[in-house]
Amino acid sequence: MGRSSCCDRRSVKRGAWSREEDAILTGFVKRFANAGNWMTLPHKAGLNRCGKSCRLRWLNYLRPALRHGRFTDEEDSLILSLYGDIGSKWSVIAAKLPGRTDNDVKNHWNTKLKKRHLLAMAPSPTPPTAATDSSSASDADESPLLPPPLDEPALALATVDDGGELTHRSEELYAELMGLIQQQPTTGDVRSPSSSSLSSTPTAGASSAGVSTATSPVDDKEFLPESRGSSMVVELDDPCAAHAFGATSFQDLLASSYDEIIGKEGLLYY
DNA sequence: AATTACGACAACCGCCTCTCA
DNA sequence: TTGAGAGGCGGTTGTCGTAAT
Repeated sequence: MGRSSCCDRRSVKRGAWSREEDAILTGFVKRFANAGNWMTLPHKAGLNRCGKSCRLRWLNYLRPALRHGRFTDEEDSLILSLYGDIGSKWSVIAAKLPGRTDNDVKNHWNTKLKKRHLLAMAPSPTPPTAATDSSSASDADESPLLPPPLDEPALALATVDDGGELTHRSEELYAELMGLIQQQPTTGDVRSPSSSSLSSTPTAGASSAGVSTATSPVDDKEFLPESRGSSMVVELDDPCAAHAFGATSFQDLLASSYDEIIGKEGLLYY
C-alpha cells in the first residue's frame, strides 16, 4: 500500500474554495467550536474536502481578525529583522504580526522581501558603505528603528484583537450561508455544483454592514482544542447520519438554531 | 491588440512533532 | 514504552491579474 494521505485524493475535492463551501465551513466552525477535530469536520459538515484543507482554509482565510492586503513598511521591516534572527520560522514571525498568518508572511517573503533581503546580502561591487546605505530597508540596519511588539507573548496571533474594525469575512460568509438556506426551502443543496462561479476570493475589506457584534477574536486554539483522539462530540454525532450528513442536514440544523446562531452569536462563539 | 513576464496569493504536499491510548 | 492519529509547519506549485513589450 502506498503512502497514505490523510484524505483520498480521488474522492475529495481540491482546488479553490467556493463561497458556498466557505459559508458552510464558517457556519460549522462557529456553531461547533470547541468540539471535535478537523479530520472529522468535513464529513460532519457535508464538505467534500480534506480536513487539513478545511483547517488551512479557516486559519489562513476565514478566521476572524485576519488582515489581508498590503503589508506595511513596519511589517516588512519586522519580517526582515526577524528573518535575520531566526530564519524561516514563519509561524514565529507571523505571531509577531497580529492578523497575519504564516502563509501570508511566507508568501510575502517569497514574492517581495526575499529579493530585498538578497539584495541587501549580496556582495556589492561598489564599496560596502555605499551598498549598505543604498539598500532601502535591510534588516540589520532597520531593526533599531522598529517598534516591534516583541514583548508580546508569542500567542499574539492567536489572541489578536485589532479593536473591532475587523473585516469579518466569516461574518459575511455566515450570513451568506443563512441566505442560501433560506433561499432553498426544503431540498436545496448548499453545495450546489451549479454555482460553480469560483469567484472564491471576494475582497477582504468589505465588512458586512450591520454585523457589528462585539466579537472577540477567535483563537484557533479555541477551536477544536482538545480534539486529539476524540470524535466530534456534537449534536450531529449520529452514526446513522454520518454517511449522509450532507448540506441538507446542516441546513436543517442551522435553520433550527437560527436564533441562537444569529441572535446570540457572541455567546456561541466565545 | 496580442503575447510574455512577473507579482501576488491561495492551496497543496509531505515531513515532523505532539498527544493519547 | 510505543504506535497511531491528528495538528503544525515550511516548501512548493498553480492560478489569476496586470504591467511590460
